[in-house]
Amino acid sequence: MRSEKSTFETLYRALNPRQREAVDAIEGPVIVIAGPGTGKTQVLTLRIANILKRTDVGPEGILALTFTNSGVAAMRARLAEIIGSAAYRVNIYTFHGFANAVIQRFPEYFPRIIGSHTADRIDSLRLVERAVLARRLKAIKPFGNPLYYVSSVVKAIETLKRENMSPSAFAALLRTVDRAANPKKYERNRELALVYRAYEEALKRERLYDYGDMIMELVRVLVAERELLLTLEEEYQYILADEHQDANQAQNTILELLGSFHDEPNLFIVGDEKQAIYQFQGASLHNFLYFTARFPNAKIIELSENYRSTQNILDAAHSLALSAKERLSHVRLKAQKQRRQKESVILAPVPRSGDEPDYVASEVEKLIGKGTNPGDIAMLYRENSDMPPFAAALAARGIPSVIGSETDVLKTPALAELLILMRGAVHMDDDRKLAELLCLPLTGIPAHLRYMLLARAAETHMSLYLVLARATEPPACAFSRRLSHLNAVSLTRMLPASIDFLVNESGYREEVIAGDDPTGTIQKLGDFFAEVKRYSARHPDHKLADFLDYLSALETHGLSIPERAEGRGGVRLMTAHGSKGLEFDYVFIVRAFHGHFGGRRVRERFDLPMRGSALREEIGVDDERRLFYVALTRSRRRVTVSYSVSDDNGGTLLPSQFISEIDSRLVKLASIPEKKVPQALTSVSYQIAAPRPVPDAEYLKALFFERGFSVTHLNNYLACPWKYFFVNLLRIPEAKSKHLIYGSAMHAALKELYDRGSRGERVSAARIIRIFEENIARAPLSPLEREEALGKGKRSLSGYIAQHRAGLPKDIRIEYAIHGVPFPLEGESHVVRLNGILDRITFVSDGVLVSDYKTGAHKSRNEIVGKTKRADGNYWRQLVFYKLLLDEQGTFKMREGEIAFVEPDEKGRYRTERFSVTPEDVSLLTRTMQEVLRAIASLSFWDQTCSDPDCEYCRLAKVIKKS
DNA sequence: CATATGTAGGTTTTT
DNA sequence: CCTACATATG
Ligand SMILES: Nc1ncnc2c1ncn2[C@@H]1O[C@H](COP(=O)(O)OP(=O)(O)OP(=O)(O)O)[C@@H](O)[C@H]1O
Ligand SMILES: [Mg+2]
Repeated sequence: MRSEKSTFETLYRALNPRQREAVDAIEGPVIVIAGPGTGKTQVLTLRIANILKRTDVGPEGILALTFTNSGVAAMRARLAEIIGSAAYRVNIYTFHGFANAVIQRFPEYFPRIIGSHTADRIDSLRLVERAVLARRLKAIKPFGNPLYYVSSVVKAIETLKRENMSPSAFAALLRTVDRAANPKKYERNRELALVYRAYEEALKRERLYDYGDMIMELVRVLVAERELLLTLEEEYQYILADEHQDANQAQNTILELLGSFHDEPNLFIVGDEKQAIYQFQGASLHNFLYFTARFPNAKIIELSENYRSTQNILDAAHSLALSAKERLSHVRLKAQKQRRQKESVILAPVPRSGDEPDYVASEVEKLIGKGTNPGDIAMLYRENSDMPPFAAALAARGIPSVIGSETDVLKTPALAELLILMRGAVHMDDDRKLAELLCLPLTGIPAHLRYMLLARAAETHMSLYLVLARATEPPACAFSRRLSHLNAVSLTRMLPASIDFLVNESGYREEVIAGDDPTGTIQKLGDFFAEVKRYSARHPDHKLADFLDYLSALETHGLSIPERAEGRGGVRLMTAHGSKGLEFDYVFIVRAFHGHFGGRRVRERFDLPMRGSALREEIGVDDERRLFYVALTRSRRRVTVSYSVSDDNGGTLLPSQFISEIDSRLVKLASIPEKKVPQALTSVSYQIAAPRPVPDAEYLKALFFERGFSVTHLNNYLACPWKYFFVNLLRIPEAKSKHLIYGSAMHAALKELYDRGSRGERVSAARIIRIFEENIARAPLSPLEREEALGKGKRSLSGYIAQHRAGLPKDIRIEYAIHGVPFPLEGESHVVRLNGILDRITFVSDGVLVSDYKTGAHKSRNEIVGKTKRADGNYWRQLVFYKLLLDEQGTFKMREGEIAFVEPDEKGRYRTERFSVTPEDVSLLTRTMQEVLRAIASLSFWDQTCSDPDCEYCRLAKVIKKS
């Protein structure tokens, strides 16, 4: 109860006349449209306090709505500063939260929803996924990646629901569209309509309702049920909405309905059109026009005194806003007198890519050194994936940070291990999952025994589980018994009990406690258990296996279990979107380069027929500019906009277009010191450079020389040393993919084709296709998968045969195998044995042509040889490797090599790219191989990882390195 | 100037 | 796997 009144009084007295007018205008509709930092949120919260003070309405009678959760939190925090604990009894909600609260309180009005749970994003994705997999679709179900469109479908359905368009309405609308105009687009929309219908049915069946339903149903019911509307209307005497520029039409309607019994409802709407940044999400730019038209007598208040920023920042933002195409009112805001310092907008082009995070962190360090509180500094970026290097750079300097972007607890090593443990315990009959489990130290299985068990399984073609069960080595027997127990528990007990057992009775807990960072890990485990609890509350009858499916779904759709943000007081890292409504002394807008922040390409996979698409491009730029505007205006004292001048590959980057739209007289260029290699980093890498001895190195080395080496091994090693280690050296079982099955069936058919051709027999397309079909028929595929594989394969094959049957070569060898070609290793007494199987060799004058079939989509010549950015050069390396084999073997001279694509290109042609491979190419490859093979023989890759931070093999490597 | 081919890149948010 | 843009080719 301390100084509530006086806080209010102090703040109230500080208000300027226009602000005071807004706070005092308690009755009737009021609209405040004003720029950033003019005190809109301040006025809104003070107005709530004023209502409580001047009327006998209690906190429960006030409803404050905003768009984001963080908006709710910020509003409540500010209110609590003014009125103390009563702030927690004021109804402050997001629109979704409010809809949900009404639905929970008055379920009888919501028969569609009664007894249902909310569907979160992952539920929607899984339902759509199931609908797609179960249906015969073409346009939105590519063979190579049938789930490719799933997330776009969910997005499109969200849009449709926002526009209040049911599946049948959408289907009807589609019938009015001319298919011929764009058949592809049309087909995608047609299949979208089918999936949309299936999705809605699935939602009902599973008793779920999604975000769209919350709003849609509330609107529908408020329109139909006057009784409920009356109840709510009586309950909420005062309605306030902050950041209203981001509301969409349905949310507008909710506000309007709640005030509909009065001509002049007590409706207080606050916002700034220049800060509208959620148009992509359906926000309408005309919210304020709409309300001013709806309530012609509304008091309209504009504010132009800014209490946040320096004049420089305000002028910079103002000049930026003037570049917008659309005509919003652009008032030049006035800063407070004491806030006129110069040099508050700084441009920092960092010369080298990769140096930007460290540069920004060093600037942050300087500020903190001068006494700035880290919590008053923010780094704003365009997308969540920009964050990690900046967080790392701060951490490297020991600067605390609070990360607004979600980080995934499952990615942390200890949780990744728990995942392996759970998967192995539940699916011990799955060789791959069991193999990963065997890599965990808690199994008590020493390294050499683990390698031997894997080798035994690969040689005998027995399941790994059987190999383990029959093993006579004591540690294997002991673990085998424990595993059976873990398995039985995980299959029978309920989810929380299973996980509890696995954590506490498997040795996992002891490992966490003995591990590197027990406190941190235990906190992340806590977040994980919270998710388990949430899940089992919703699916009380689910077992661990179901939960694992759920986790896999999260993984495939790139979603995460968020980590609770660590305490307060650190430098704040968040997306520009997330910064809306907040303020900081120092703001760093990072990665502000063209094509990233501004100049982004928009790609919409579904072009829905309804909204007009004429001005979309322009709108995109303006939307993005407003986002930049929001980011700029978060700053009280100084904003630094940084970008790097070159990208990772040395290409030049241009600054964001918005930088040049700022009046250049207001921008100061930072002088960036030439980067010196930081002392700390060098000493760290010295520490890394002292490798620990690799356990069972001799065994692994022997295994390597025995195994031999192929071009697949080489390509895998170059992609990731650990991939080679697990897949090719240890032969950890891999799930056979649809692609592998398809590819080998195709190869079998082509073998038949060329065999017949070489014998001069008549080629019957039907017969070749039958070979393919027989291979597919035998393979473990679901009925629908089989049908799809057959359809695609038949089409490809018949086209291929038609194009090639005239010129089938006579003098050939099919699947020409070369084994055991010796390759001496420098500095080693042993030789490595090289192997390879050549799809086809064709005898030409004085030598052979080597051909390799590829079932995937065709690649350009540059992509094959590895000259493009994304290319791995695998195909090219394959051809050179074959030349090396043939040269060493000495039987045939390789004239040329070719890559033959078995899928037609978009024009229906089957492309073959032919190359001549020179002796220089071979000697280049030989040098690479010397390096690679020596690295393998000496296991010097042991402390390396590949460039993919999510690499499954590197993750597994971390696990085995612990034991 | 029209068409073909090659290449890079692929959000932001709401319970 | 799709699409927009840049570059090459007729
Ligand atoms: N009359 C005033 N005197 C002193 N400080 C004020 C006054 N009005 C607002 N402020 C302060 O100015 C800052 C910006 O206010 P506020 O966040 O309410 O602005 P806003 O209009 O909501 O901005 P945004 O559009 O970014 O959400 C806050 O720190 C607030 O406390
Ligand atoms: Mg605000």
